[in-house]
Amino acid sequence: MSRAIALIDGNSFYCSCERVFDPKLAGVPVIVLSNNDGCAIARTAEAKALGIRMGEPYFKIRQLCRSKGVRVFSSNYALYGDMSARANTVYRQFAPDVEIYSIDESFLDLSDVRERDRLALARDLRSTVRQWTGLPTCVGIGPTKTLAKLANHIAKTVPELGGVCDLSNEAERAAWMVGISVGEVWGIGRASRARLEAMGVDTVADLRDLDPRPARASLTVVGERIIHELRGRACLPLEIVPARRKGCAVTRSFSSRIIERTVLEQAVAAHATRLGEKLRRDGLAVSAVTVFYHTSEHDRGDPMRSVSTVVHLPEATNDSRHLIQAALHGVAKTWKEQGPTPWRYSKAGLVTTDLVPLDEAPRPLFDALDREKSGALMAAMDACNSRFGRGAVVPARAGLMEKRTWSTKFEMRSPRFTTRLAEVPAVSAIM
DNA sequence: TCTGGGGTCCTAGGACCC
DNA sequence: TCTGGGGTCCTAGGACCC
Repeated sequence: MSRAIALIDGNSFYCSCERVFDPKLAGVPVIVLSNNDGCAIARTAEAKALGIRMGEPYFKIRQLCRSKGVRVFSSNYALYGDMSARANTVYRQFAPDVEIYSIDESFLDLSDVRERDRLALARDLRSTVRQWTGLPTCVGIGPTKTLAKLANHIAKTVPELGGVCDLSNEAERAAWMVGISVGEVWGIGRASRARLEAMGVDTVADLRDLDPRPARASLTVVGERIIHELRGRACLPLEIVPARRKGCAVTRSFSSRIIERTVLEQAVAAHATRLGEKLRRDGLAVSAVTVFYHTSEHDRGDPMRSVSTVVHLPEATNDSRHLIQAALHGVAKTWKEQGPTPWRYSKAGLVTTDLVPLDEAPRPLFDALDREKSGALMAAMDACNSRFGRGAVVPARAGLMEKRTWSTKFEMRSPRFTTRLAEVPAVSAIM
């Protein structure tokens, strides 16, 4: 049986999640904004038709949104994450081997399904997901991940296909490739596209016909793999068990510029607390943390400053208290007293790259941390926050949630319909 | 005329993705 | 006034080693 991979993804995923809980949003333009209500990061077809581009700053389109009746939402990751998990449980009923690629995309292994049955299965999958979760999706099928991605692109852009496209057949594949721009290929971004077009490579078919080995010179080994994948030779395996993550970052823009050291300290302490939560969830630990903070590139004319410093910990840890200490130390050794024209900082964050499983991390011979105590305390804190909501219990240095004046804005956020009991939608019926 | 040859590890920067 | 966050992978170049 030939290899077959399906890529299923949610259409305008974040917007669709909002629509599930408000039928009035059907047929009207909807957008969802990035953190801090900064940019448009999800748009329905109606919003795209109004010319709203991906990543467009909200302040530039606010008037347009108002005059055209665009419904605008802040990001609601609790909702989107939960809806994503629900969709994946449906996918698994159709194909047990699923790679969750992103919050709105999954690869499914359909190799055991006969070629002539694949389209029917894809249609069934789509309508089941729609019925059980309310989410609209598209499905692309191909012998490699890159071709499944391409098929998904076709399913999304050619309405007559009804949201599904199977590129298992080589001749059909070739016919489509002639008409699609090379920039649509997964892994070909702006820079590679420009380089390819300069070489006279304009369509997907042109790219497929390049000699893979020499193409390495301009596209690196990544490009070489893409060409093989377009020819139907798989280079990218399906990753059903997620690989261990290599880095972890918590970075946020402030809701407004900050000048005071104490505020910056509270922010990095809060980021450190969040970092600890993420690390503990995965059983990982770090022995060094990069602390950074900087002014904004958009504040032209203001004094600029960008700080980044590495703080080493005595031993690998995921205890929030140790991470907070490290973060504060990072500020202490880089802070410069403010003068008459102060630096107005716009963003701060913590980045780590040397993740190790806590139970594999080496211990110091002397003065080792008491991991039992630390683990019990952190587990108790995590349990409280999981039961009563994030921020129910926080280290004092991180500040109470409602007192964090610097923290990210979400002024148009919908309720957490599916993950907070107090926010479950109420339904009334008239008999 | 004429540089030694490999290795590894680390970092910075670029590119790409969602 | 107002411009996101979090990942991965690859390459080049320097430091260092034998």
